[in-house]
Amino acid sequence: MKIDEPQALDAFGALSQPTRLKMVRTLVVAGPDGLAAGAVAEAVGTSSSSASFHLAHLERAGLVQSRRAARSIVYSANYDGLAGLVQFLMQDCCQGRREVCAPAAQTAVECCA
Amino acid sequence: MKIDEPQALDAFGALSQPTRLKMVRTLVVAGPDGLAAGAVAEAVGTSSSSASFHLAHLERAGLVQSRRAARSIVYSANYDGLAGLVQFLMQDCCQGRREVCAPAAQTAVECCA
DNA sequence: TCCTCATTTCAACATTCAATGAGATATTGA
DNA sequence: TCAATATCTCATTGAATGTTGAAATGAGGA
Repeated sequence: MKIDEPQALDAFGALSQPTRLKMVRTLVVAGPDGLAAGAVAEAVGTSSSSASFHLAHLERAGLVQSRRAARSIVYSANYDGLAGLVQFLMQDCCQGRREVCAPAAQTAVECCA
Repeated sequence: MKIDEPQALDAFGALSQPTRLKMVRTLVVAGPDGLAAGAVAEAVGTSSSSASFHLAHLERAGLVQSRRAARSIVYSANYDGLAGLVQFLMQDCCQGRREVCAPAAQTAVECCA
């Protein structure tokens, strides 16, 4: 997924907050099935109100997505959006230079091999 | 360069501001020789005072570095720090999943080939 | 030394952001 | 329909952030 600058700014802002970074981590680990909002709140140790606020921020930034399941609203990581952010960062930083992309590519190979 | 969570939070915060993102772009394009603080300010269209504030933020976050050259202070992109941030994002998001790393690796290959 | 240029620092102000708690909304099951 | 559950929305408060202009610092040249 290709993202534009305003969305990248929003995504970076979303990841710059400890609670939200922890939420992304939690949801990435949880996998495509995701977790209900209440479960995310409990996992990161915050109130349901605060969790709702942060999850909305993350969804607006395109880093997570939500669906209703019975009474719960289930959030899951938006792998596509995360990949888009990595791509934005690398394309932005790699304009004619290998210094950034090369180590990044190395990491990608190592962790996905 | 491997970065820890507090530094990643700071780096994401640094990139979530339009002026600072533009500064990073400018300095990445400028290459290792960098640009004087005043030149960066002019390039992104802000005052010297505001530029100083944002450049300090970027340096604290490990995304740029500075050195004195005669009367000027020359800033340049910290490619190592930028690579570290990409790695943090991928390792954080790739825990057992290929969905993020695979497209990122593809980007790395394409843009650095 | 004195002057000038480049940059940083400081203080004041406006804006934005995060946490909290109360109330509203939506869904399910009795 | 009513009650219970899960989540969201809203208003308030305090903290953090960004902007501005003036003053201070530091280096180089006459």
